[in-house]
Amino acid sequence: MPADRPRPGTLQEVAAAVGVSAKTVSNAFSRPDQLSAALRERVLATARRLGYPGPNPLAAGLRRGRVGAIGVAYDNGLSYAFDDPVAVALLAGVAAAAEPAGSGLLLVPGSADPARRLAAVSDAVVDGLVVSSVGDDDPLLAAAIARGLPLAVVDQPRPDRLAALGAAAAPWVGIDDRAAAAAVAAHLLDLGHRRLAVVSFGMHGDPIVPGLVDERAQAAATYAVTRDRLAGYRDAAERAGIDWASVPVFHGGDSTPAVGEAGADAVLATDPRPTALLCLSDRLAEGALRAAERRGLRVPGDLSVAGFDDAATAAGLGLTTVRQPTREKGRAAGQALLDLLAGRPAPPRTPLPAELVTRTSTGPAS
Amino acid sequence: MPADRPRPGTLQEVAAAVGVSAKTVSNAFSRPDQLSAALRERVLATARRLGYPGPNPLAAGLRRGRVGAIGVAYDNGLSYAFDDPVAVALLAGVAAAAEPAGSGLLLVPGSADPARRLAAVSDAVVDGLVVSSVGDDDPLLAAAIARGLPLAVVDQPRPDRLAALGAAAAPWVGIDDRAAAAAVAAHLLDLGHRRLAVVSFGMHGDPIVPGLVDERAQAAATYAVTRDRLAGYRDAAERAGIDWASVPVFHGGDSTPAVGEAGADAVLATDPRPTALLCLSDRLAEGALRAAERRGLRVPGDLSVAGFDDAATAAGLGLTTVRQPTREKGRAAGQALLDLLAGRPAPPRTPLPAELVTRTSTGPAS
DNA sequence: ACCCTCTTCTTCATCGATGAAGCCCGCCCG
DNA sequence: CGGGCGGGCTTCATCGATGAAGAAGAGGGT
Repeated sequence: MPADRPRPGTLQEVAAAVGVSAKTVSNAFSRPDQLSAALRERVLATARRLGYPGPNPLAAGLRRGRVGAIGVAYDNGLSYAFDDPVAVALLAGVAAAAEPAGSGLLLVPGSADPARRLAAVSDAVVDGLVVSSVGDDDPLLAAAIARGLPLAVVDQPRPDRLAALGAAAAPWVGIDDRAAAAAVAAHLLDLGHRRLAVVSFGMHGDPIVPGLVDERAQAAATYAVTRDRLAGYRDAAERAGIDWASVPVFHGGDSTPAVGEAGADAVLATDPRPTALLCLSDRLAEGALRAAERRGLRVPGDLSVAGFDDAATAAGLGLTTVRQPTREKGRAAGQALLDLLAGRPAPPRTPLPAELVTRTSTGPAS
Repeated sequence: MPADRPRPGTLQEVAAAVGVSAKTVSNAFSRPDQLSAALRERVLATARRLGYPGPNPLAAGLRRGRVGAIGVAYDNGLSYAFDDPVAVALLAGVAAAAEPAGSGLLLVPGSADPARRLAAVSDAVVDGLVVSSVGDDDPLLAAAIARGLPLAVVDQPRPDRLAALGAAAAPWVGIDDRAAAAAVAAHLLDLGHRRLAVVSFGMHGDPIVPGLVDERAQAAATYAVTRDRLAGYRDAAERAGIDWASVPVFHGGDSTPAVGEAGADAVLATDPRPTALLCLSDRLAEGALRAAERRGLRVPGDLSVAGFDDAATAAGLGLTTVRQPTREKGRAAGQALLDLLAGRPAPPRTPLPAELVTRTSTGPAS
């Protein structure tokens, strides 16, 4: 049997007990300046006596048109998010914006099933949504736009794509992934590497068959971040006179060490063997380092490995990577959304800075 | 100006356009078995054409009496929670329960101000609440109970306290803190240590003046976890014939390395100098290790340090600690709450297991 | 031919509050 | 002494949906 808890009682009941109108009781709780202090005290005392806990937030929210919470929808469900330090940092940032504003943070449940992802967004009781790392064609995006939910976007989809979907102008926060990726690749090329390989996380929201993918597939990625980073690597490679078609690109699923390890195995099995691995995230790079160790390859002597993000773990691993202000991205997106909701002008879409951080996992080509 | 987004439209508008009753449109979305497939298709098509995004979740929630989200209220605001790996693990656990159930997870904003904490709980739009590590007299607890919100509690308050507050029977998840603490202390005593000291995090929700605290203050802690762990240390100490009054107990605020460092400094300055430090968390222990290093004390040669939790970082630090299933605590609490909401019998309150993990930060007394 | 049961849709009441506007009265001012 | 003003409360309509119960017609059994 469902827990049969006592019904909390309503505004009208308190009103009847005090002998005033319901509106006055409402004001006693929400707008103290609208009634005399004496009456207010009388109302509150009666409410206490009756065990009335204050206006039902749901009903108030319906009437007011706002509920005091913003949502976060993340491409890869919650379970995954909490395992990835970069995702946690992003959430921490959003929370840092929401909390001082007194706003709750609703984590929208994810699912492998697009229909459930869509439903989760349709049913989310929020005033606005921070959308992070969502594929260009993800139905959850369409659902959010259809609801007319104010949005703030982190990383992807890109602003142009959002506009194409008919979304109202939404703040966007991210870095210049293409340029940043080009910078890491250039770093390796400068070190004399000629045989590069790439280990990438998901390019799209559909089920993924891990393996090497060709240029056409790369360009067709619906995940803009993936697409742009690959394009950045390519920019640098071609500037150095390298034929991109000769560069093995492994496409795995999630951004996890396990996928990174599998990806490294796959590209290291190609001939000629790459001397440098470009990984799209530090977690992938972590796995790649494991694969190298398992194969007895010294890093950076036999193999250079570069990551992306500068996650908390990167320094400990000596990982060369791109530092991006993950927490700040979350904070900025959260703040922009709250500004939007408050009718304050939302900040412009300035890409945040990213910088190459060289450590010991990369060195001269042998 | 507030973003003037288009109003999404209502059920009745769709109903009028199709020429059926509002209830039928409602059924088309929520109860497909209640109308013919043909009509349902017609309704959905019209809804699409009008840009109607489906029933307003807020209104539906009001009428139905449930909104499809559970809340998490945490003693120390969100910003802090995301910085503490143990808190993140707990959240990960709750999320792991909520997500497959399709339930959202609302993080209730915290605040140093009790009134705001209370308001945050009063205003939370949720079906139930997971309450974690909240002081016995925290107003947020009273607010949750007054609302009649179904609750699941992690760690504290203890079940007896909840009952005393008049809460309906609520599932409780935790470990036997007193026994676990006694086990670590016994470990150090077995190693021959006679001069113990304790570094503790908060004992109550009021503003804290860091410093040493006496037995009376210890027993008066409104944080049951703190109280019980201290009692456990004491149990072991007294069994070993040590006068508890001679054991310096430092009381800091948050469970952070900085507090741990300050606490270690404080207790190491007492005479005779302690040879073993009992820290109430691994994060505190982390700071204690830093303090030891700064003072040139070798661990465990000159000083043994023990933590609590077995956080992810503990193994790397070689920290002797108590392992408790943090993530599982979150999962169990989340699941118990969802069971409660679904009218399924909630599981009994079996304390989860905890075990001593000895590593290199503790050794024989010199 | 009659009664019963389903399916399919409708009507009615209700979930619990709040914005906008209005009314009444006392007070200040010219 | 009349008019304007603001404080303090009330009235009215409404936010957007869904549960419960019921009506109309279709089919099935006897």
